Amino acid sequence: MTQPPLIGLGPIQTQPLHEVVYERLRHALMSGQIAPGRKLTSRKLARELGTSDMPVRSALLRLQALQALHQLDNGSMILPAMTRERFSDLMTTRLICEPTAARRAASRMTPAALLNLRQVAIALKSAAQDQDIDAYLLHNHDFKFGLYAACGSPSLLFLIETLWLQVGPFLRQFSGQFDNDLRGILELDYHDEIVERLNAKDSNGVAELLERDIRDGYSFLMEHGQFE
Amino acid sequence: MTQPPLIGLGPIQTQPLHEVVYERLRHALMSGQIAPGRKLTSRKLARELGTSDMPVRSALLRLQALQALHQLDNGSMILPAMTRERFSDLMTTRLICEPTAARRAASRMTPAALLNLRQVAIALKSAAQDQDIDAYLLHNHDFKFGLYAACGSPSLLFLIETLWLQVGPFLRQFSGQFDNDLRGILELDYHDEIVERLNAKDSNGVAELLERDIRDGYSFLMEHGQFE
DNA sequence: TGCAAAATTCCGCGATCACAAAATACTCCC
DNA sequence: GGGAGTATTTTGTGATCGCGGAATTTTGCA
Repeated sequence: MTQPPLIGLGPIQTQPLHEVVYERLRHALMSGQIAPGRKLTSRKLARELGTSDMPVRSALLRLQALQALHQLDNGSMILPAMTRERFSDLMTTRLICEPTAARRAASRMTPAALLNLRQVAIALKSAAQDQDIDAYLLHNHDFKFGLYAACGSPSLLFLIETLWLQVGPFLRQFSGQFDNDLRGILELDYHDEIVERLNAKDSNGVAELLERDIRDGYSFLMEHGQFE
Repeated sequence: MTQPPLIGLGPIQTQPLHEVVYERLRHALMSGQIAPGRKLTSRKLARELGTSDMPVRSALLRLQALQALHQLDNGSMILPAMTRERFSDLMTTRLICEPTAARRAASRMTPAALLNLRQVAIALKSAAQDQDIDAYLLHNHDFKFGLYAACGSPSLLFLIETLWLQVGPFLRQFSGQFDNDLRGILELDYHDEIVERLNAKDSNGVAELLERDIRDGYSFLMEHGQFE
C-alpha cells in the first residue's frame, strides 16, 4: 500500500547527470553556440561543466550516434563543417519528410494545438520585426515541431528531429551574415498562411506551404550563406 | 619524412572496443537474437563479452539514441516490444523514405553496383527455396541497402538505417511463426523485377516496386505476425 | 631567426571503485 | 504453505586512475 501523504510534497524530479549534459549540449548546438569544426573534448567540457568526463562522454556519444557530431580518427568529436553539398542533401531529405508530416498533422490537429501554433506565429513575426534572430529561430523551431508533433507518427517525428539536429547548428551562423537584417526572411515567411490553411483543414495546402518554406529557405541560404 | 618500409607490413587496423561491442550488439539485434522485452544490463553483457562495462555502456547508449533500445525509468535498457501500432507507424514511415531513395538510386546506379545487386537477388531466391530464413533476411538487407546506397543522399540513407534498426530485430521473430515456410514470401518477392526495372533505368517503376514490396510485407505480417 | 627534436601536456579509452536504489532471494512466523 | 519483512545481490551512475598515443609546447642547435 502507498503511504498516506504527509505534507503533500510530490516526488523530487531527478534525472541522471549525463542526461542534463546531453540537453545542455544539444541546446548549445541548436542555438549555434558551437562553431563548426570546433573540437569537443570530454575532459575540457567536463571541467567547464563541473562534472567528471563520464557523463560528458555519454552525451557526446549520443550526439554522434545521431550524426550531430562527427568522430575523428583519434576519437575526438567535432562539429562537422557545413558544406554546400551536405546542406543541399539535408534540405532535400527534409523535403521528403516534412511536407508529409505537415500534411498528416493538418488533418489531426486539435483546436488547442492550433491555437498554440497561432500564438507562436505571432511571436515569430514580432521577433522578426525586432530583428531578434535568436528568438526568431527558437520560435521557428517551436512552430515547426508544434506542427509536426500532431502528425501522429513518432518515427517520422524522430527522423525529422535528427535532420534538424544536423542543420540547426548552422542556421544562426548563416543568419548572422546578412547584417542582422531579417526583413528578407519576413518576406518568405509562410507561418501565417500555414495557420490559415490549417484552420481550413487544407492538408495539401499545408504540405505545399511547408515545401515552399523549405525551398525558399534553401535558395536563400545557398545564395547568401557562407559555407566551408 | 616517412620511414622506408621494413618488411612491407601495412598498419594494423585496430578499432576501439566499444565500437566492436556496438557492432556485435547491432548484429545480434538485427539478426533477431535478442527477444523483445529483454533487459540488457551492461554488467551482464560485459561479463558475457569479457570486457568491462564501460564499452558496453557506450554501445547501449548509442543504440538507445537511435531508438533501437528503450530506456526504462531506472535506466535499464530493453528491446521494446513490437506492437501493431508501432509496426504500422514504422512501415508507414518506411513508405515515405524508401521508394524515394530507390527512385534516386535507379538513375544513379553504376553497372558494377547493378551487377552486385543481381547476384544478391540470386542468392536471395536460393535462400528462399532452401527455406533458410537467416540467409534470406541477410540477403534482403544487403539487397535493399545495396540499392539505397546508390541514392547519393547520405542523410536519407541514415534515416532509413535508423528505421531498419527498429524494425529489423522483429523480422526473424515474425518469420519463425509461419512454420519456416518461405513460399509465401517468394510469391511477393519483387527483387527480380526490381533488377529488371533498374536495368531499364525505369526510376518510377523501381520506386513503385519498392512501395509494393513494403506494402505487401506489411500486410503479410499484420495478418500472420504475432505482436505484443 | 628558423626549425627539428625533445619534453610536456592533453586526450581517448578502458578498468575499477563507491554509492544508492532497485530487484531478487531468503527467512521466519502465522 | 503463504506472505510480510529482511538480507543479499544486482545495477545504474558517476568519479578516478593508468596507459598509450596524439598534440602541443619548449628547447636547443645551426
